[in-house]
Amino acid sequence: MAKIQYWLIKSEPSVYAYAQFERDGQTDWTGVRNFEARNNLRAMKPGDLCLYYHSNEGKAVVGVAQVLTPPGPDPTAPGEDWASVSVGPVVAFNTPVELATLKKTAALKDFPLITRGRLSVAAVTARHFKLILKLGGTVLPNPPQSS
DNA sequence: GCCAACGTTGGC
DNA sequence: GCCAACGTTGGC
Repeated sequence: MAKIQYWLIKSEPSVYAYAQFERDGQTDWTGVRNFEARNNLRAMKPGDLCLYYHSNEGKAVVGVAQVLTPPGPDPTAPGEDWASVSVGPVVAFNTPVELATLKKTAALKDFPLITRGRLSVAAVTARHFKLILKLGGTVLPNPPQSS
């Protein structure tokens, strides 16, 4: 099996909060209108894990999502060259990891939220992913293979 | 192909 | 609600 990759995805809670995501059980991640973010979407594979960040309001990483499908066209922009994937909730953090905390953590100096504040879909290293999971007091229910 | 103008995002 | 940052667009 291909190695799992890690990502960061952002949503404004007033638009689509993690709690709603959990209620829905899965959702299509659509509406990305930035080339770099789109290319990141296209690099996703089923099984990849995403940190779920609440922007604007809350300003914290609040949970983990899993990519369910290979990337496809964005149905909200028919005929245009955008991308989307289906994602499902994995776990909500016990304690949301706030932006202020991320900023204070030296090991996260080059975490994309810090360096690329406006990028809505970004790649995350395994180290960063695991560290943030730990800061959130969270363990993955079904630890994905660690290879 | 450069770069100024514009629009949007998102922290504060 | 303001404004800085920055990606995108469009004129030249």
